[in-house]
Amino acid sequence: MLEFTPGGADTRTTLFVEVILPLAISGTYTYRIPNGWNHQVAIGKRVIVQFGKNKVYSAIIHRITTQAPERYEAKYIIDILDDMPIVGDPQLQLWEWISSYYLCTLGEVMQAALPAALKLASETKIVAADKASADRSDLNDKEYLILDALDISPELKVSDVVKLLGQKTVFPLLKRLFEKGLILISEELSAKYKPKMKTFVRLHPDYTDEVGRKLLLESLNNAPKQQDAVLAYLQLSRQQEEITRQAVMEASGCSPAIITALMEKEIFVSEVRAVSRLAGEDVEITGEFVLNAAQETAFMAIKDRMDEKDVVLLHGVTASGKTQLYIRLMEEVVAKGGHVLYLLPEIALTAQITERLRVHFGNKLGVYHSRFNDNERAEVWHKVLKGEYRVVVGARSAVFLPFQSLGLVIVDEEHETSYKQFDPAPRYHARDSAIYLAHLHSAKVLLGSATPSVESYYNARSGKYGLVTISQRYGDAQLPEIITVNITEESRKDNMFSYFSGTLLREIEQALASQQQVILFQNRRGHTPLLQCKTCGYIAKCIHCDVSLTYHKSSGKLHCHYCGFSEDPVQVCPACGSTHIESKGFGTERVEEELEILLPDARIGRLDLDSTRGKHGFDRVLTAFDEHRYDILVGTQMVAKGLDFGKVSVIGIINADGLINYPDFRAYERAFSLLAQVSGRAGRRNRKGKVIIQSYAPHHRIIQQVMEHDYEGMFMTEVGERKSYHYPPFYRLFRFEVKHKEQQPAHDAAHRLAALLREGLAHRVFGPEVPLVGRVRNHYIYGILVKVERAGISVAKVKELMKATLLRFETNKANKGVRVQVDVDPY
DNA sequence: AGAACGCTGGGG
DNA sequence: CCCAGCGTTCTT
Repeated sequence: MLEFTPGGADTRTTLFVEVILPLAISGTYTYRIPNGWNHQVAIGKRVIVQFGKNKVYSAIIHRITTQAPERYEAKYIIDILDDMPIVGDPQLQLWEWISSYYLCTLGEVMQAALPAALKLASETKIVAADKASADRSDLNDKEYLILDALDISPELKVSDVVKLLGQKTVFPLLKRLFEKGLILISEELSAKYKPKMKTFVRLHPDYTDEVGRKLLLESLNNAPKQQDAVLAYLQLSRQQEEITRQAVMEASGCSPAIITALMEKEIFVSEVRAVSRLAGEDVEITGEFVLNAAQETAFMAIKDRMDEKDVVLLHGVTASGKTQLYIRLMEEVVAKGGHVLYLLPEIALTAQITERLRVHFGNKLGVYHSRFNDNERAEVWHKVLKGEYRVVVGARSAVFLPFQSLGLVIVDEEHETSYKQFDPAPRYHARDSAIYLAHLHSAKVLLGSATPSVESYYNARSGKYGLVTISQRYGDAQLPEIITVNITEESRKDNMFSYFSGTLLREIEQALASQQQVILFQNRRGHTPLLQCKTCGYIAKCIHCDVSLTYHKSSGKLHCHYCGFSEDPVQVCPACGSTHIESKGFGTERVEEELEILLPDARIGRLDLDSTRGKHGFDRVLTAFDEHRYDILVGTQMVAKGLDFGKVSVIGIINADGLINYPDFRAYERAFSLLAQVSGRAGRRNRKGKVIIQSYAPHHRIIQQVMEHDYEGMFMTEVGERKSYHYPPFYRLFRFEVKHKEQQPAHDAAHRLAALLREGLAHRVFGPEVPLVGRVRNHYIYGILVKVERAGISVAKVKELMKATLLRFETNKANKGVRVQVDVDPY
């Protein structure tokens, strides 16, 4: 279908291909197809091309033409990697849309889209030349060092030489060695994707019947180990069809030599085969359930709205059973032969949810997220390509999977800000990209959330999207009772115990006494976020960034949450020598520590970025809590992500003020959403839960709205504010970031850029301003915000203008060394 | 992205 | 004068 047939497949026509390289360069590059390969050329296949002097990359064919480039001689492609295209038309169209909408290159989109194992790049290898012909006279120290290293290891990478010599520039040196005939320099392209191979054993056909088996075992009477192995095999063969060599060894406890001996005697026959890394997909499909009345009504309403609108927003309170609705919808689409993409925020993609979907879709369900390794992701990619998966559940990057006929896209927790990629480019929003993707497939989109984003809800209310609401929790569960505690007052009454009010502590104790569980929420990780000298006011700061260092008890060190820098904590103030170091603020580690003192018998677990490292870290902590091996779970916003726990009756928000008071137009919306989502973890099934919100300002509008479960009220006030202060959904936002390693040049360049932008956009340009953190990784940052009204102005024109402005900015010599980044819809 | 080229400044 | 480092340019 994608095969190129130029005017009737003339094999003598010379073809050229425009390819996308996996690099941050604009435009495509044209290569020539060698004679005789014409019939293999197709859009979406990978080709190997040389780019620059030595480097070799795998690129994607984007266009095919018979027109030779005029200004240069095109190089030949080196190879065609694929028999079938690995990306289809819809994917390439999505790439182009992202590239133009988010102002980045196609190569950057390709980088984000393809799993690493499908992107090949060559690596320069240095090997020793044939020793006989080598002239080893008059070498300097460095050259000796390299040759010595080559005597020990047969090949070196350029980075090895850099490390060896302790200098950055090594190429001239290597070139000289090459010219002297002492080394060879080669470009090695290795296929990254390697199928996982396993050795299976089978009994030789002679021994498969009763008689043969008996004779065989008797014949092995004086080889007891071999007899054991055969017995183990027979045992295993009763439960499973295919038996690996490994399994026989493990079951019998014998060594590889025994298996080898049996193979030499032709008792065992072995076979090496590629197996899937995606184990545990073959699950019996058992998931039968009935929707309750509220769900049934919502289900019909969604289908109704989808008749008129391409996008429907499902606004369902926490624990209203949205997942079951999704499953029903997916089943319908799958039954009609369509494919489904089910997007979730990374953190919500737990074993819990995948298991739940697995019982409905068995091996027709694919899973795709960042905790999968490169090879596993490549396998998922291929299975989607072949159409083996009907449903794929995945995080942000799953929008790039090579779907051929999507019928439905579900974006769960659509308000989640982690759907937006911040760094590196492409800075795309997965929800918005998914809507475009669905449009390409003429598929429907369902956005789901208990606290929709203001812009999605606005779109639903204004009729652009369909809207369906469920206001009843599943199984008659009631919404939790929310109580606020005024920290100022409690302190005055001497009713605060460390960070916990008497009220909260009492509720925790009661919950534990009745075998219930508790979740405590503190949106800050680490132990102490700020260490300050009491005498002179010195603050421990990162040496690379303008942020205070956080003390982490688990590592015993101070850490920078921006660049990863860490150092030993200061005992003595480096500025004045005082030993009075004060800790200000507290994170999850500190909450956990204080709680251990107050409630020594409670079993406390912690759920934050630090306690969930590793492939299964997150699921490990969750499972432990689910199995009631912890009574209390202390965590950051991770605890809010759609987890179902039956025994949680009390939720404590240790300090709500930190969420509300920060300078961002979405701070209130996000605070509402987080507090509502966290509160929603309380009191599922039959018990009414309690939420205690501690705050210095409990009368704050947002806290009141959370208490009253008043999403609508929050939305109305927010929309009013957004309209009067020119924010989305009424205005589009663009954020420019200007970076330089020195402050003054960064400042000056930012002002020049703002001036250039004002030439075309006038009053729509704000700044430059120093952001909250003005220096990260030794680079000074200035931000420029552009607000463009949605009505009566063409986005495409605005973007053209911005592109042209950036080009003008970059060609000005005064701006050398300055890096500019654009973020479209920076929220 | 990465390699080549040209300029600069340090060490001898 | 040589060489490392840095910024700039170009790659099809």
